[in-house]
Amino acid sequence: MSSEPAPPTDRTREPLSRDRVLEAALAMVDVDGLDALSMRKLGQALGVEAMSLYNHVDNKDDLISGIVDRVAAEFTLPDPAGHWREELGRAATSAHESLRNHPWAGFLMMTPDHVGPHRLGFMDAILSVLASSGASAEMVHYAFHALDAHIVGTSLRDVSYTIAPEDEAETARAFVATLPPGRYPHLIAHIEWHAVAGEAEYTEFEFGLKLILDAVERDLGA
Amino acid sequence: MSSEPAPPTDRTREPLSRDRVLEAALAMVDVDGLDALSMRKLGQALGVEAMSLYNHVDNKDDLISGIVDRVAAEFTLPDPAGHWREELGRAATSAHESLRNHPWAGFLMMTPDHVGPHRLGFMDAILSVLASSGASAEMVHYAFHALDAHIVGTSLRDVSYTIAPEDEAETARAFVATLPPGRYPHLIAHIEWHAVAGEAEYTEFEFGLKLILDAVERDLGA
DNA sequence: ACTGTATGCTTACAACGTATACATACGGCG
DNA sequence: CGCCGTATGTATACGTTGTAAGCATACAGT
Repeated sequence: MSSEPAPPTDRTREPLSRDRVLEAALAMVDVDGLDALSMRKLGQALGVEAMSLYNHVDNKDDLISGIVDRVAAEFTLPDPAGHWREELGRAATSAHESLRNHPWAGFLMMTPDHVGPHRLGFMDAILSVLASSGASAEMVHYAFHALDAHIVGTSLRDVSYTIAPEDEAETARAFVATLPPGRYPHLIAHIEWHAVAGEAEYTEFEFGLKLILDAVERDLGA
Repeated sequence: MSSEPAPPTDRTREPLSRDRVLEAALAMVDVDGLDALSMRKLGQALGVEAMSLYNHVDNKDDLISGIVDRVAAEFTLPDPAGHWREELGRAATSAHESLRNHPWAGFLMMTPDHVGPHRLGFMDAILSVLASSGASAEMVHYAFHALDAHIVGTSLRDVSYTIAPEDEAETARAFVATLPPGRYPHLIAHIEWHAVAGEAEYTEFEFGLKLILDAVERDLGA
């Protein structure tokens, strides 16, 4: 009656599964970047030949869709019972943080090729809370798009340009040194601001988020 | 004394040059997308072997940097003599339009690997006009980042999800049909809104742009 | 006229995604 | 118990990619 799957002859390794493949792929990409993900290397990491992966994944694109949606699954959903503004802020911030933790993911989320169920669920939840705020249908629409673009856009920027805080001053100086002197004075001033004002009151993400949520709030009276 | 370059034996084809290579690459990418760009195909388009391109371009990455900066060169710079708000709006809108015309470019602009002189010049000009508005240094900083993320973020979204207006209703219906019924009610409502409200008063881009410029304007009194 | 330098071509290699064909080992059936 | 279809993993192979190395040619400056 042992109705369990029964390990396929215990002496051999545990079998592959879509989950195991995605997990390994995610780990690989988080460590070495998206370009380092190849079917052969992934197979190697799992102790298996590359072609074996195709038993659990349609192709590389499907694999990528899988790991992208795993990141989307991390996003904390807004609680429909809570206050709309708090909940939207929490959800957006959580998504932003996840995208910072998986620097490769934002890129893929920008394309319509990799929308999975978790991603759709997140969108739906955001829209739901926005609608429950009492704002006009127009405002719900625009705020949704603004939020979405802001989350992904800012995350991509952050991920690309963020460096370890202790290296910030030095890296900035090094970059400025590569520029033709005197040609981009305002840009250089901006970079130096970054180096100096290391600890800012708001992050750039919070600034934009506040703009959007304020706009929604102003709309409530209308 | 004919100090001109003198066509290198007229009977042979005109020689390659970095400009010609970049031009051909840009055309190729605009038509067939970034993935269709390969050194061999590009050589073929120029009537030349792939390896010949390396005489004018360091490697594929350098080639890509080159075409990205060509797009950045299209951005209309804000006029420091004009009114800051008009000029920023014009410049941002121009950049947004260029990125829509070259759907592949936004992606590349998100990474720090492909910043060329025109891109830097655009950034510098934006900062210059922002500073001239009289806003506080903090506001200049935040508004700059918000603008940058908004331009690129929104363009990427637009490029990925925009479809020919006449197909919009149909495409939307087709997409909705692929979703498990009843699971994403708000998302479906949102998509239907898109199909119905084809011609909106503002674009999503203009909505976000206004939010940012309004914030700058409010800061002027402070 | 001679010579270095710039340009282009040929060949070659390693890595990639994946189609195809095969081997094995399982669960359900008689 | 034995058979067999299905699920899983492997081996081999093809076409495409970026680009390193070596060679040919044709120019510009002496």
